[in-house]
Amino acid sequence: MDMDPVFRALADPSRRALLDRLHTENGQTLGELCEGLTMSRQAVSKHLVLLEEANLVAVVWRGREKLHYLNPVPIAEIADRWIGKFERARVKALVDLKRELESDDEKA
Amino acid sequence: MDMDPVFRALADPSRRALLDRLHTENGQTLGELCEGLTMSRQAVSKHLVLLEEANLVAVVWRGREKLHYLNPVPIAEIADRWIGKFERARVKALVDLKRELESDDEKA
DNA sequence: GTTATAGGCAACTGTTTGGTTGCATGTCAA
DNA sequence: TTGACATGCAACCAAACAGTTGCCTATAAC
Repeated sequence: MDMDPVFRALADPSRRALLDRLHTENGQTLGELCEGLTMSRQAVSKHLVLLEEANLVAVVWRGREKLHYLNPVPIAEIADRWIGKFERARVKALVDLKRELESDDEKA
Repeated sequence: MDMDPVFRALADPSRRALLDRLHTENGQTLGELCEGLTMSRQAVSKHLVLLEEANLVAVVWRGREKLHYLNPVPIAEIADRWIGKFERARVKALVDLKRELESDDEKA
């Protein structure tokens, strides 16, 4: 699985807001997702396309309505496979930095 | 804490690669981080600035050398405060989608 | 059938971004 | 002190991006 589209999709605040909206109420139509937003329907639609391509949103057509469903799996995979690696390094990094600063002090 | 700079910094593959390099070996200089890369030193330097601004990298000057240290804390915070929310919704979302698809079948 | 509704497609625009190059500055070493 | 080394600053460029507008298609409702 390529995580790059996921990272890129998550980089935009508008798209994260859309995920938040779906998190609050799943299965909304494009029109519903546009309500209360300042940008045009087209802008929202484009954002949703990127979210779909990142597999963060799944769609189901019902007649002329397109229902959008949050798919948290890619987010979970990022947490598992990518963030976990750095989380494990957390304490180590702080220790490294502390040691480096101390060796600086010795030189001063 | 504003997570937006973190998300934006993580959106670029080159910057994630730099974090990987620091994860492998912490406290590298700009010159060291440039080794083996195709892009110019300036390009790497700019990426590092963004990583610093996102607080993902901490720097320590030692003479004319700038040592770069990975700071995994913002990544951990994203995992805790943002991803956790969606992770909790994971099963719920799948159930929602399944129910919706089934109600579609009934209509067909 | 006609009309309103939900959404898609394509062209265009201003801004951001990732990258380059050239030059300037500060630090170590001979 | 002179030169080499490590980095920063500024201007510039092409491509990507977020957003708009106008028009087209398909479904639902009357």
